[in-house]
Amino acid sequence: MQLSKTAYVILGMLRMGKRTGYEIKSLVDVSTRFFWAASYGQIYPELKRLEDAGLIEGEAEATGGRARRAFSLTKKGDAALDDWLTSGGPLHFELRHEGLLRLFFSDPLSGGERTELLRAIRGEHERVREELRAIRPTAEGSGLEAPVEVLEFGIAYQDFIVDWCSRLERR
Amino acid sequence: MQLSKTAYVILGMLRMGKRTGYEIKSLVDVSTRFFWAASYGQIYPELKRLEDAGLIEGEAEATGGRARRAFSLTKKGDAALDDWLTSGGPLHFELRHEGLLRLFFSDPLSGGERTELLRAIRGEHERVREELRAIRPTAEGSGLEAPVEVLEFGIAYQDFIVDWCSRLERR
DNA sequence: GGGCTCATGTAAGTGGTTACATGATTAT
DNA sequence: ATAATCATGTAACCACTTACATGAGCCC
Repeated sequence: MQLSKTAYVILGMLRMGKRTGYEIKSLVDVSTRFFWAASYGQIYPELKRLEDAGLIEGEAEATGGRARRAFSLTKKGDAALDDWLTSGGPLHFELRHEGLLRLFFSDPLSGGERTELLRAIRGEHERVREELRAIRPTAEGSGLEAPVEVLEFGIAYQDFIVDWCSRLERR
Repeated sequence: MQLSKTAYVILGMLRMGKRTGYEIKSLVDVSTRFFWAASYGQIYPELKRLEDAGLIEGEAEATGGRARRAFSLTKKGDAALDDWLTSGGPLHFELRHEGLLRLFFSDPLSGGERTELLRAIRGEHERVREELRAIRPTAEGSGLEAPVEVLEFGIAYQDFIVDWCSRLERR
C-alpha cells in the first residue's frame, strides 16, 4: 500500500490531534510548507483515499456551522506512520531554485546585472526567513520539540543563503 | 510565449554551444541537476516545442554513427534567454525534503530512533556533497565563472546541512 | 452590507519521472 | 563477445497547482 509523502504529512498532522482538511492545510502552511507544501487539491482527495484504505476515520461534526468532517488516525494509520518514520531507504530530496539556475547562466551578463540578480535572490530568501520567524511563536506554543528544531533549521538555512548572496554581491 | 524553466535550461545550455538532446541531458546531470533536474521525457519534447517556436534550430549531423540532431540558438532564442536572465519578478523556489518531514513528526520516536534518522539525513547530504566535489574539475575546466560559483555554493550548502545534522546528533 | 475566516470539494492543466523500444559505435 | 556509451524518442503515470464553485458564520 504505497503511500505518497503527502499522505504521511496528513497522517502526521492527524497524530497530533483530530483535524479537518481545512485545518490540516492551515497547519501545513505554518509548519511543513517550506520543505513540504500541500494544496487542497492534494489534501481532500488524499483524505478520501486514506479513509478508504482504513488508515484514518472521519466523523461528521454538526457544530451549527457548515458541515465539517474531522479525521483521526486508526490503529492501522498509526502503525503506517510509525513504519514510515523508522524505515530505512533513501530519503527523497529535491530542490528547484530558479535563482541559482539564472546565476548558473549569468556569465554573459554585465556585472551590474549579476549583482541585481544576487540581490533579487537574497530578497526572496530574506522574505521567507521573515515568514519563518513570524511563525516561531506558533511552533514554540505547540509544546513539541521537533517542529521547533526544524523551524530553527529553516531559519538558519535561509540565513545561510542570504549570507552567501551578500558575500558574492560584495565581489 | 510562456516558457517553462526547463526550456530555459535548454536555451542556456545551447548558448554555450551546439548540442544534441543527449548532450544536454548529460550536461544537466553534471551541473544544474542539484537545483534543477531534467529527464529525457522533458528534454526531447521541449526541444521540439522550442524548434517549432523558432527559438532553436536543429541540424542533422550524419557523422557515420547514428543519426543525431544538434541544436543551436536562433537570434529569437538568444533574445528570449536574455529576457529571462534580466527580467524581474519572483524567482521560483521549492524544496522537498523527506528527511526534514520525518524529523518534524519525530517527537514520538525514541532518542535512538531520532539519532538514526539524523544520521540517515546526514548520510544523504554527504553523498550529494561527494557527487558535487567529483564534478568540480568539469566545472573548473569549462572556462566559465558562474557554474563554478554555483557549484561551490552547492558544496557549501550540503556542508551546512551536514554540520547541522552533526550538531543535532550530539544533543 | 461587506469582507474575512471556516469549510469542502473538483476539474483542468502543468511539470515531471519512469520505463520502455530501438539501434549503432566504441572500448575491454 | 559483450558491455558501456551515444543517441532518439514516446506512453503511461504521478504529484502537484490553480482556479473555480458553494455557502455558512462572524466581525466591523
